[in-house]
Amino acid sequence: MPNPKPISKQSKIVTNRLVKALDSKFFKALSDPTRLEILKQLLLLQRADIGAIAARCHVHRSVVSRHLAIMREAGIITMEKEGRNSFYQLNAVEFIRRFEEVTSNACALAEVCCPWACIDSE
Amino acid sequence: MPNPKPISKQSKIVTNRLVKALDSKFFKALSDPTRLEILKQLLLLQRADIGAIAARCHVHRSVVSRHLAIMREAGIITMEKEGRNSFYQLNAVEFIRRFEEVTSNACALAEVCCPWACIDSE
DNA sequence: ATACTCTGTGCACGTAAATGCACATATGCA
DNA sequence: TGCATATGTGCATTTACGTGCACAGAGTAT
Repeated sequence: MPNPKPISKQSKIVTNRLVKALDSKFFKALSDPTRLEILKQLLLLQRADIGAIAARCHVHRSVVSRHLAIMREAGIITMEKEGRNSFYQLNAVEFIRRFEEVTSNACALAEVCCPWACIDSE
Repeated sequence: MPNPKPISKQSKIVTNRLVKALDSKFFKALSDPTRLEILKQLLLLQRADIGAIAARCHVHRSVVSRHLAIMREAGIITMEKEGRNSFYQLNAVEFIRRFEEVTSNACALAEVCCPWACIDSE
């Protein structure tokens, strides 16, 4: 008896919305440990160029450059050129929007099966 | 001048919390298109075994089994054995908790630089 | 007991990704 | 102009990952 209760229309709608919010490319950009370490250093520095980040990681500058490009294409970070330097920083608006979208849709889906799963952000 | 403003204590605390919430293993489990498709079918079915999911995807049963194991180890789904069948379903509590953790910490971090980035979940 | 079903796992294969080096380009400084 | 620095990109290598097949183990039904 895999589905004891019939799936409601509202549940299907919310499910499809949640499914739509799950973007493999976005999560892939966050799936590599080295890339995540680079992002973490960037968060701690708030705003930094490749050299400053590479100095805190154990990988080549070119690797940092590539990882930053991947996260930039995924909409996670932004880049601004200043002279010969490229300064990167978190794209907070887009980053939060993506997570907020998944969270809210997952909460809406959970309301029909387990309302206690969704806690309000304080 | 990469950091024009000094970083506040509170900002550092929130940043470290956000950094801690970023788990590559969790995101890696959501990074593969096929794996996401399997998760989609599971969400639509609410609760299903491998055969039911494989019937809706274009991959081998063994592939579905592996992908479900990966998402299970990442805490995204749960499994219950009933006889010779293994029924899977979304671990809504853990799934929402992970996203909520990232969202709330990212919002707290954004409050110092771009308060408009964080919208309240409706 | 026998046959059937469901599941998970070695195994091999092919593809995608990460890494480091070298180099070209662009910018800034003397 | 000449030199140094920062960045990004081909290139080759290595590693990781996804996929399908075959098979073994567990469970069910006849």
